[in-house]
Amino acid sequence: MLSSDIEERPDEERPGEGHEAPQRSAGRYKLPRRGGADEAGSLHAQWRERLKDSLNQQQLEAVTAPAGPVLVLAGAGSGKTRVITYRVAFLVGAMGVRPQQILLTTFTNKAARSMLDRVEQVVGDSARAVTGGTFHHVANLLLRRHCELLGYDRNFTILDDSDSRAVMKLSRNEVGQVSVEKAFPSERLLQDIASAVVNTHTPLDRLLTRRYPHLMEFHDSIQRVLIDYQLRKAGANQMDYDDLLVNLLRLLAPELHGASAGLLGPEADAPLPPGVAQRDLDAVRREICGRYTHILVDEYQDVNHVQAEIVRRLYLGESLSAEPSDVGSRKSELAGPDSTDTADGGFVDLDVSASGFNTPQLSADSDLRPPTSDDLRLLSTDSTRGLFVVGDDAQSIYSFRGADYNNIRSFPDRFTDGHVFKLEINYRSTPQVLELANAILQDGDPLFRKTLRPVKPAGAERPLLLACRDGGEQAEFVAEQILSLREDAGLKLHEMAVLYRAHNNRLEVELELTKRRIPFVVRGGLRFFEQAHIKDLLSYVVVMANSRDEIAWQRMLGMINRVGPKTIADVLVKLRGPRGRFGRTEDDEYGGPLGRFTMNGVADSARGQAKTGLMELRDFLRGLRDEQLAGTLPASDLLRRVLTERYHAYLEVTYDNWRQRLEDLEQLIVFASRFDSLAGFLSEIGLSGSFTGQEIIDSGDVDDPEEGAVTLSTIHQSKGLEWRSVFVISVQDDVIPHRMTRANPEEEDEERRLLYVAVTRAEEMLFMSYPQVTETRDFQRIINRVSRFLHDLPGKPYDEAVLEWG
DNA sequence: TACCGGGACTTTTTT
DNA sequence: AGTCCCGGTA
Repeated sequence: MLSSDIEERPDEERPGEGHEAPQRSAGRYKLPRRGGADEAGSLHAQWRERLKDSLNQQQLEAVTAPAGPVLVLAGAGSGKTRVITYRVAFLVGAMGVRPQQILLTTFTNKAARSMLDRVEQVVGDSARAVTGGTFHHVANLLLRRHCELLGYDRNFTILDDSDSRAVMKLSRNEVGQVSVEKAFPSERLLQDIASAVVNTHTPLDRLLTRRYPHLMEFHDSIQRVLIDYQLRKAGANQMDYDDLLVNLLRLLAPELHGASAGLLGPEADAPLPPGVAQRDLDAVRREICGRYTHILVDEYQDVNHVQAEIVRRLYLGESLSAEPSDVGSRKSELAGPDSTDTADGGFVDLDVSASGFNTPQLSADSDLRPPTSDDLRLLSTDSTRGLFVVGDDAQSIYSFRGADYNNIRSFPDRFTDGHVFKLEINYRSTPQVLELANAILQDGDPLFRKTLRPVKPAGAERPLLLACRDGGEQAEFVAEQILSLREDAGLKLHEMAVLYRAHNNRLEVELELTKRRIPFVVRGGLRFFEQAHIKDLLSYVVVMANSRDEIAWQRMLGMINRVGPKTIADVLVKLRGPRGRFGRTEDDEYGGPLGRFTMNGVADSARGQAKTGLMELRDFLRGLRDEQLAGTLPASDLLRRVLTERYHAYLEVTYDNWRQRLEDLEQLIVFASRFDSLAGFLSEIGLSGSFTGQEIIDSGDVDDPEEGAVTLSTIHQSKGLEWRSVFVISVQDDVIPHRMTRANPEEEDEERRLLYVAVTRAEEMLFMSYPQVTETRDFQRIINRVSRFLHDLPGKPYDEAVLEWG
């Protein structure tokens, strides 16, 4: 069996090692280049031989590339997943890398899971020790261990989009009294700004000038709001999605002290907690980098600045020196346009020895184990490190959240000792589909042009563009066509998908499918965990887990009759520790906000009905807390108690569709029962990419037996997926490219790539359609034109038709 | 004074 | 489905 081979394989036989030691010099890591030919007889060669059956030549070269930096430019449908999967298998099987040394980041958790399942089939059970998931997942994992060094409690809560908007609202109100009357940016916009500052590593003034010039007059107030937002989250022991990334980077980059990476000025960046020294951070950094010696990144074109820097630090981490601690503040001040590119940024050699390697104790419930003696040996004797990134700049579609395709473009310059491989053979689609896809790119920015070469035989038809009368007719067409594909062409429902630019494009199709009883699953839209009743129930549990979470308190208190914003504010003030903000739990003699609330003097200070309600809540929480302190109550039991003893009654009187919602809550409890720690459950929820309760329960492994269901998805969500037959609906101007991008050519070109992504999802059949007329809310009729991306494509690589019923 | 219910408006894409 | 604003009510 192969996996036992690996375990027993002595290190000195690892190919390419021992003959010629890798060389380090300032900032460069050189590795002797190895081909496959002179390796006859080695494990490496055996694996090459073995992989030949499963991979084409290009793929094989990429998979069996030497360690060090590797970039695989993989066109749509060219076997990217395959390559990354086999690379993991190859690292473990042929290069003797221990699975726990491998870190695999993918765009969704589902992708990571399915890749690792496949690796497991090739390599054996040991593959389970690979750490895999989204950047946010990995960050969460590492921060649960180490966040105390950054001033957080381990039970920090993760703010989802709506939570962080709620926090932003508080900050906005706090600061905004003066400016609110004017057209001061909404919470929503402020969120976007805060996120862009961090993810593109751009100082506020520069960001405003470039992207929101009309907001320049509010610069100072915005800055104050953002600083308040930053401090408020930290005070409440919360991290939003960006904080997860930035704080992970702080663990890896000793010179970045603040949670805003210095971008909002020293005010926003709390100093390290007392007692934490630079060398503690250094130790953690070395531990993390020592553990993960091989980093694999999927969809690299969609990483943002912070993620790219995380990747770089992980890969080079231990060869970066610990810079003197005062450098941080100096760097922060300098942080400007030019500091975004730190690729060559002055790191010097560090003596990589295991001596002085400080290993904090890790608990066993985590994926993270303390480095074993083997890990340490590897660190000292085996300096082979790997960075394997895979992506396609033609499919970069996430710049709105800070992704920057320049990261993939500049990879060869950043890592000059690396290798680049290109995969251009498309296995997915028919030549007709590819002809259209190529043409769409050909018409846009030359930098993104790609030519995919088909291997599939020609399909029966070219892609079809259908002009429908209106949205209703478009929906009818989709439904009818789905039925006829099922009956005449024998397609299963799960082999078809309907893709659209924005969620509201979906409604009519959804209606029509429902009417005809065609089963479908929706990806995207309202997230399961963001629905009111789910958040209501969770708020109790969040308060139990992190009683400093202001947002959860707000929500929980708000459910009490006759308690509104005013009463909530009063209570929250009383819950605060002596220092104004929600103090750290352990230095608070009252046991934090929860402790205060369960004592006399808080709940009973209100009057009237509010008082009664607050007292009831107090008694309930008292009981819950005592029980939780007595023995650890699993998350599911906790939820069950809240539901039966408290929330059920509220649910029934609040929502008319409470039956349905109750079912959701039951599902939630089932889901919760899979977790043994409350914190684990809550962070999974915060980070989950799953969208319906059912999907969460199934967690993707139950594929509907035969028929399945049609998939409805945004184009963004469809990335990386494929179907035999694909419908792209509402392909009119102002939808794709979206109206919002009209002013900005770069954004518009991203829309083009979005259409490219949509088209390349199709294996055999592609139907595009648009309504010729749409109605606005105020009954104005809009005449639509087909998307300019399709309008005058040279050679018209699709058939055009007007719908006729027959 | 604080809270509540009804009506208008919102949404580009996501971890 | 959620949020904001407004006028009515405890």
